[in-house]
Amino acid sequence: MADYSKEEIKHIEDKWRAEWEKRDVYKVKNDSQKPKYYVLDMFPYPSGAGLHVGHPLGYIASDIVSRYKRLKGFNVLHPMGFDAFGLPAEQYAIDHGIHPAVSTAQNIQNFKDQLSKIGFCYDWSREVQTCDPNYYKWTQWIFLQIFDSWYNRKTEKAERISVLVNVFEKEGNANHPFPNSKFLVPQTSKELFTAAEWKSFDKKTNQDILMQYRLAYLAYTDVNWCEALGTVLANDEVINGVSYRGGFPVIKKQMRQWSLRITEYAERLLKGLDEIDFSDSMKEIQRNWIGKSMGAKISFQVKNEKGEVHNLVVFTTRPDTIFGVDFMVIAPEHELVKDLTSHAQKEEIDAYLKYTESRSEIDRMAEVKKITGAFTGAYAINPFNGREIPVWISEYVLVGYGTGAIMAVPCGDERDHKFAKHFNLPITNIIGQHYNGEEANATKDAILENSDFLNGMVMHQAIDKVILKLEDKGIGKRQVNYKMRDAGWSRQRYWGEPFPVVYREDIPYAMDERKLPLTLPESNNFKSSGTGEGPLANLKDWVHFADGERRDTNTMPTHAGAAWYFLRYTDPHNDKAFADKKALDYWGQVDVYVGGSEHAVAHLLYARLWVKILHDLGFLNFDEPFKKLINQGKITGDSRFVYRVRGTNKFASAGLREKYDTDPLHVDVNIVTGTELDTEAFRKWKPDFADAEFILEDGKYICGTGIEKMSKSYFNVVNPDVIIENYGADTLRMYEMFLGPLELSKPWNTHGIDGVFKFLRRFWNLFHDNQGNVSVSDADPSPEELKVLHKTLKKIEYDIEHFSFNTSVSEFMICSNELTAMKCNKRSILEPLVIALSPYAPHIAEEIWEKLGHTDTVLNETFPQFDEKYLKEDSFEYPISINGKVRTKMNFALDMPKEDIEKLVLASEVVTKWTEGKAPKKVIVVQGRIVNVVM
RNA sequence: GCCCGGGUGGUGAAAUUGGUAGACACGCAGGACUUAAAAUCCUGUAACCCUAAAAGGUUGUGCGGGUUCAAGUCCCGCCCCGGGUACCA
Repeated sequence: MADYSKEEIKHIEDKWRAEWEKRDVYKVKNDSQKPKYYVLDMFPYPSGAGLHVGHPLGYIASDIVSRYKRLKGFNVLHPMGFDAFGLPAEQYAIDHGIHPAVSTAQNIQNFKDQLSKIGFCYDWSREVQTCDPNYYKWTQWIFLQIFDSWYNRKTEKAERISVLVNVFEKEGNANHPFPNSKFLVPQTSKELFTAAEWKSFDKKTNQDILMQYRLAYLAYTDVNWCEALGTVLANDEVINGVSYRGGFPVIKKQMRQWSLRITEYAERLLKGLDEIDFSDSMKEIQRNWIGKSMGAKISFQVKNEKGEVHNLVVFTTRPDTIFGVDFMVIAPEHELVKDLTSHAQKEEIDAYLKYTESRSEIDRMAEVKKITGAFTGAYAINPFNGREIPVWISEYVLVGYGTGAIMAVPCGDERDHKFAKHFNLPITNIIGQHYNGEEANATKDAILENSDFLNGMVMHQAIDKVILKLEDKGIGKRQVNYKMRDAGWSRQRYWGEPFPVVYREDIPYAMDERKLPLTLPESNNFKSSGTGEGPLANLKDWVHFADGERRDTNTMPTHAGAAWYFLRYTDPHNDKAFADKKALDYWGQVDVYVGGSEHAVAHLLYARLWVKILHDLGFLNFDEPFKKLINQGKITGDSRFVYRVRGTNKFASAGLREKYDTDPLHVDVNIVTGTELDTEAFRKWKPDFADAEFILEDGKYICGTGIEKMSKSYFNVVNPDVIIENYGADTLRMYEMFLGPLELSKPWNTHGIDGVFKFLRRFWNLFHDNQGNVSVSDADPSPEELKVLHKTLKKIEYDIEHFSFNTSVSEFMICSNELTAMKCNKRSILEPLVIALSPYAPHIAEEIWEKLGHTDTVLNETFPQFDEKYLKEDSFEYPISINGKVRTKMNFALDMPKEDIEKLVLASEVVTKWTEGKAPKKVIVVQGRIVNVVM
């Protein structure tokens, strides 16, 4: 007697997990005649908190796809690993004295235990851990390849530094000027150097120049320094001027840092988006982050009071507004500020500079609306009409973007307009009625006025005309700008990959590749030195390991290990290369990548960048890592609150709390049923509450509710182990899919889980008689049964191919309801359904499969192909509408000609009643099986 | 502010892309079995009107217009919610 009971489920699931492991069924080979399919999950950071029900959502979806594709005849790569370097482990070490390596290993084990209970088909033999020296050896190796590369703008790809050196020796840098146009050759202070000069420079100068081209480079840069964390943060780790973790203040600080020259790839990263299947919002986020804008660079002559003439270059997207320029604004940090400031204005400018220097990043962000600035005393000349334009400085112009200077057009730009109003500067109107004198209007559709040779032109047409004229006169040119900055790649942390470089006379050289990995030295001192150097600086012997040689004290960010892990899975044990070329060619791009949208900018951009570089250098034959990306939604927590009357140990029920002065407290969701608190369990929950008293409503204590992030500190975490304990992994898997569309964020609740569980039991019962014995019939199926089967198969296939898992769960339910009603126990109907169900509920499927007499696992079956012929019907019930409203239904043979249907419809009593005998204007019959009579 | 995405019963949600809106599930109500409860099964369940009941009717996919024989789906204008981003010239 085998009922689908709690005990039986546990037995089945344990049995099959052991069986899968014993038979090694998930091991994937790199050589196969089958077509490949690569399904990837974003590997998790193994946090100490373990898995909650939100984590498996994406993993379940990818597991279903993997199993389905396997049944469809693909060789499926579906690996898992751990993003194991990172700050939390280091913080934990500082707080608890446990080495990151130890806590990380424990956490990983805990994650694997939890994951294994859900029945995923991972090939664990391919597991990678980014903190494993055998893995980060290759992270360091790839970093060295990037260090040894530059971006050739002519060929639009990365090339080796040796190629660049050859070029310099032959022709200097005339054809390949510095990527950062602000950099000047140290000895000559010019932008260009000749071959002869290159050869005459000393070694340090040569290296300094090459550093300006390397794709991984060292430079003094403004970094986000967080005093509290003692480390530098990436732009995307800073939110509104405070750290992403902890919310500590962040200020700008100059440090010598490694960066990746991702800006060189801005255009390719942008274009690549067109070829890959990411959601619109994901692409949009990346596009915004890259922030391309097209316009022109325009050079203005500026005269200071001494009569010296300087060139002030601005970037604008609106060269058409050139005659509306009423003033210029340059950033306070702009190099010309000193030269332009007149004697009379010096005091004011100095005061303003002092003010801006004193302002932290947070102040600036907090007071974006505040208008400040100072006049330099110098005037620029409009190159087209010679008009004199005052030059101001203001912090609303940023040094880091464009040229750090703008031409201000108050009638067309909101910020310029406010600035002009605030300082009482005259405003030239070039857009006629479009400008109302009150606010700027950024339209491109106005007809230009007061604009010399542009008068009468529509603005968006004038843009090109001005650029051509600027280029003609040699005072400007077409220019593209990107918001994206190079990626800071140094972290002042211990628990990360050390940089595989050696400094001699302060010049970094790549380590000998044969000596990799440069292992992370043993240490128990994880505190940063506080000067900006990380914990590795404390290890003097390691840093100064030889005379005149020094190591880098920084480590790489976690993005480094994550930027290529999907490549390693193809050949994870290779010690000769990061992966064998044949394996890389075979597996190629990731076909489906499932993960959270919070990685939209950082991880996904860096992974795309590394793949593009490796592609350019000849290691990969594809230059986008992920063909398709699915962002699963977040599962949020559904928190419960109790209301403590202030100063007492009394708790008021939610409906009564208004009557008292109360403070809400989070209460463990596990001792609340719905919204009703288990008061006894509450008293036992924490010693503080042992003698709690309750003010009840209707004899119950009702809790308040709130949707929040799932977090230990909110006591709203639901552990999947608990669900598995009560319902089994198959129910958990199907329920998480049933909750709603994968991409949607939703609060966790178990309201509907019984429905899913009941379905599995009913499905189980289809194969069993009322004594619980397996009982299937070998009789031939009826047309109705065949129709149910093939309808379901068709729908399930469509749903999985479209990542619409919630609807397939419904489809299984409908199918099982219909078969139950038909009392169908035919083997020929039920067997294909077991195979189709196996991606969703693998344990129960295996068990039934075995009971049906099969010795091989269901994994080696083929997904049953539906056949349209069983879905065909002889006749169909057409809804008949009159003027668009359905009034009746009629049956027609499928092959009946339209004209006959029309005749029959018009003859019908219901129709004549509605038409009152009048002739209709027309009758519409379409294949959508719709008949509409139009009166 | 700007850029995306969305708004459908008491709830989670379907709707094969312009063709019977609300599938499926939860919840709720009623019933069967039971001494009783739990479990299980069956029936009903958008709102309103009419009806003893059946049948029937009207209104309904955030709001207001429009296109169409036909609109949750397409177009125009608003309102609200979620996400991204923000002196980026």
